[in-house]
Amino acid sequence: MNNNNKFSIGEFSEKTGIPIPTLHYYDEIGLLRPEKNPSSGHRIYNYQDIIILQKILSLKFLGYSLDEIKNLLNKTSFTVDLNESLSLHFQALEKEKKQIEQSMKSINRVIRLIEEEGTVDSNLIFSLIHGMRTEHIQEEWMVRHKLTDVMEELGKKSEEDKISLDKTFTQVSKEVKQLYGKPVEDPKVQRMIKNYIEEFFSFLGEDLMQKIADTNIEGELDIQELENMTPSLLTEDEQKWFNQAMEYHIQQEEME
Amino acid sequence: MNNNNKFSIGEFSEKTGIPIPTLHYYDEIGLLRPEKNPSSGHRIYNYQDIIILQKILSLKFLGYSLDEIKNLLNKTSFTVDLNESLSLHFQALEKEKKQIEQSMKSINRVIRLIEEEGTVDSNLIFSLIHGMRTEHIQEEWMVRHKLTDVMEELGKKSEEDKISLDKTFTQVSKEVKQLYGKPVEDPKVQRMIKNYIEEFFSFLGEDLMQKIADTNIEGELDIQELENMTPSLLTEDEQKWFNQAMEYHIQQEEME
DNA sequence: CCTTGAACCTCAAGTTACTTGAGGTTTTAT
DNA sequence: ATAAAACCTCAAGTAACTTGAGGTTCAAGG
Repeated sequence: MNNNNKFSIGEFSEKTGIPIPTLHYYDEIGLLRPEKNPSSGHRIYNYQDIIILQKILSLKFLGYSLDEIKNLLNKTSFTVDLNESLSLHFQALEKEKKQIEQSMKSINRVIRLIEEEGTVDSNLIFSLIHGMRTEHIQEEWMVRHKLTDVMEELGKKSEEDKISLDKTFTQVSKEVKQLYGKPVEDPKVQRMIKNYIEEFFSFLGEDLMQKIADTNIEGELDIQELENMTPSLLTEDEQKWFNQAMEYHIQQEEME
Repeated sequence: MNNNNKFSIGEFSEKTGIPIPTLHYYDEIGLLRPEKNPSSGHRIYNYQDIIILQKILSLKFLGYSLDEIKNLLNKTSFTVDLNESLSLHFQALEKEKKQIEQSMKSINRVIRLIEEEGTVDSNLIFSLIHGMRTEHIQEEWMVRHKLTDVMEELGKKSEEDKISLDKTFTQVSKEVKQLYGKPVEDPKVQRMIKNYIEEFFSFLGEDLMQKIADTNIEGELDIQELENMTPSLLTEDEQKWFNQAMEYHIQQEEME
């Protein structure tokens, strides 16, 4: 088919980069109907068809469905009607973009953690991702409890700082699992707790810690709710033991 | 079902925000199988199921398919194996993000154009989008013809400048369609041409224009190819007429 | 205890934008 | 003339749900 204005489906596919089955499909749904050789049934594409295909690809690029494209293709001019649909698409894309950025950050943190730790408890990973995924919910919660300044400060922390906090959490959860069962006053346990508190302090800074501590949380119930939906690093028992060790540590400090 | 550790599918759906049919579906494909009341067949979800669902959502957030998730769910720890797959996902997301950013820019330009012009010839829109969609191809073309510095300069132009160039193109194509048929030496026609050249000059700057003009393009064929794939603003005849008017204008200038 | 409406069940089919495959015909090159 | 390559149609598969029909179970009011 070497007339230079007519192409077989293979040549057309080659030229445009669109696979043959897809062209078949577009023909079938009436989106791009080339001429056909009446005896053999073979499709014959021409330059005009290239233009139409380019239009189709352009509209797909903007995010339209093939069905919408079928309707738009016949229009010779785009007016203010279109404007609205474009704006909608724009907003949808914006949202999608944010989603993707979040995901990329999350993945990055997980990658870094695995790289530096070798093996990581899957629950930690899940609670990490969960945290990022539901960042907006947490923010809302903070706003509700008038902790907007805390939120702002947290927002300023670099990704690096967050990663190093992730590492602390991994370490701690590993140690807890090792030390679990020992009496809470065991010096090893107390060292671990001390270490944990210090790291956390140095991340948040003293005044932020104070602010959080000062916040009297009325609706304890919804924290519980929230917690129930978060994959936890520790089993229920480990968590209890950890809390006891923490209590003990604070008491000791106060006695000094 | 008001035992506070067991939920009906409705309650569970409410709590997690996942629609009931989706939960049915997850049950069917074995992703999240809650207990069932053996006599009625009603599903009974508990807190553990919330955690599992959160894990599923987390992995979806990272971009895994439900099938992959099914396999990942049982793993208790994530090791370096996972690292590779995460990196892959990261790259995929990066690409997707770029795509979206491109689309957003395109839509923005189209919106602006429609806003300011009211009605726009659909071919203009298509050639605009086409241009953005195939930016990388054009870049490649420029690199091949050693026009990297031109490319760089173009990259520096602000979106605003590009939009105003879009407007020039619209205006010109409208005027061409109005004036088409008049002799090329008609003063109106020549004014239009002059105007067009000036606008184009002021966008590119004189030295860039010169560089482009100096480039001796060996492979004229592939320009032709490229052009055949671009929706054109003008019909073939209009384009010819425009080129003639342009020739005439340049001749006149040279005579002075 | 009965009824009634809401909530639940299963199973089948539809959705989007393709992709894959089987089985057969036409074209093209030698 | 023949064999390989390219093409055809029609059917079915894919992911991740959504929609719908037709029937059962639960919870509350009378």
